[in-house]
Amino acid sequence: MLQKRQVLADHVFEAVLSLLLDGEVATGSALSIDGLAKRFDVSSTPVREALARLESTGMVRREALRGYKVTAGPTAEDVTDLLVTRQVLEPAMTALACKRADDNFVAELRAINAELERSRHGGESFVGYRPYWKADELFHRHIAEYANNEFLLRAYGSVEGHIQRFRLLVHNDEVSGEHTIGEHQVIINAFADRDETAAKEAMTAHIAAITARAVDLPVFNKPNEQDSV
Amino acid sequence: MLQKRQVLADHVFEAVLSLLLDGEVATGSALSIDGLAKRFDVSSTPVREALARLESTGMVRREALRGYKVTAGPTAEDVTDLLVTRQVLEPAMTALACKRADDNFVAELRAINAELERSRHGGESFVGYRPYWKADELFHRHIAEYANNEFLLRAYGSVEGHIQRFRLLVHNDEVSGEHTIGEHQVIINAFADRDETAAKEAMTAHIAAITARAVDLPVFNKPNEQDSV
DNA sequence: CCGTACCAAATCGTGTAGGATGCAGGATAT
DNA sequence: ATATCCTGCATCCTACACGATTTGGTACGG
Repeated sequence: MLQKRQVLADHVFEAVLSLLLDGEVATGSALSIDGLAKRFDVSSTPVREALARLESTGMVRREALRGYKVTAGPTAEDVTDLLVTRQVLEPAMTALACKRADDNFVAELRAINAELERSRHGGESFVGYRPYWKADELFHRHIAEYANNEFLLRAYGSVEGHIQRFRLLVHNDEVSGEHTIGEHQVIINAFADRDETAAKEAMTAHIAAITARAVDLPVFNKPNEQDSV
Repeated sequence: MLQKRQVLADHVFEAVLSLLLDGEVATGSALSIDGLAKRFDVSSTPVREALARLESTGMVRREALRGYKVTAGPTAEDVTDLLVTRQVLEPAMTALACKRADDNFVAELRAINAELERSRHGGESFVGYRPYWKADELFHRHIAEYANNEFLLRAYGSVEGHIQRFRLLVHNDEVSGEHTIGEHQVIINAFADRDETAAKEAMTAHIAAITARAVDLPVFNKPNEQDSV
């Protein structure tokens, strides 16, 4: 029984989100309302509300009278489209964030990147990779929030879950981690210099580098058989 | 009752959304679950599901154990932030759409702009303005969809409701309508020429013009007293 | 006489339980 | 082999119970 003093629907939302983000449920599989209700020992109403919220994130899809299903794994085209979207949003937000950057903000970014470095060697295991994801996600989200634009943040948030799912595809990769940390460093340095143009270009370069590394992903090399009629 | 009806929650969602987009409920006012349930003659469950979905659009806000409220009317800062966001998203999507543009697409845009011209003289009344909004919204959405990027479209969709609410502030304005139609025409011509750069710049100019016209809005001139503790 | 703190009842959000409806898959008959 | 019916099951909705919040009134203190 989940008994923290908050609303049950919030906990179910978080719990299901963790299931999805940690890849503990197969893509495309059905999410039964009653099943989740029993799993978390609540009734169906909170589950229903949580799933309705999750639908807006695109992580699950709903068919009327047929229930919810986990969104199918991304195709090569999806990965490309997602990175194009990041290329549209994040450099713009980086430039805005740089306008407001102060020493404290730069210090926070350095701390996050240090955490990234520390957790990079977490390792071989799947769960050990989790702190690395979280740190990477936090780095980008911190900049997004600092841009101080409610609507840009909303737009970013609408694809943030998919970015996280993309990270699952990459798994642990020592080389990729090394590049990521270095690229982040360039961005941080631009923030430290209050150089808006440099910061924007550094973020653009970072995402371009992610894109370049993405072509090694399995979805780009294997013909994907997960498309069903 | 039409057989088209799928699930009650969908209808409640549409109904409440219309209430919000048509400005039939005051900004900041409370949305009672039971009240809406009685109003649409359903029970509370479909209403709750509809409101949970609406929350993700930002049109309503939820406080745990305190219910839902219509999001407060935009401040001057909100309007500025929203237009900055459009400036980030829409030119990029316009460029992508231009890559795929064919004669049929251009014809459809011309038809939408013709509808805009036709409904511009609808008039003085409030409801007569509705076809004008819908045509303007459709013009931008049509381009957004044609960009053929699921995630960019999702990001655009996450702020689309707010754009629509912004249109409510403008009310009917003959001069503004004339400018809008002309600016759309420039965009369409660029599409017809398959000139990606020109299309992108035309969209940028269009949103910049909207921004310039926005400074005449009441929220920029009156101290807004709608912020309550 | 006015302001403040406290208390009580109404109100509304939240969660549970149960029943009705519609979909999916398999068996049977043609 | 195709079509039809039937059974199991999950979704969807309603009705009710609980608990938290808010509000209006009252009493106390200044």
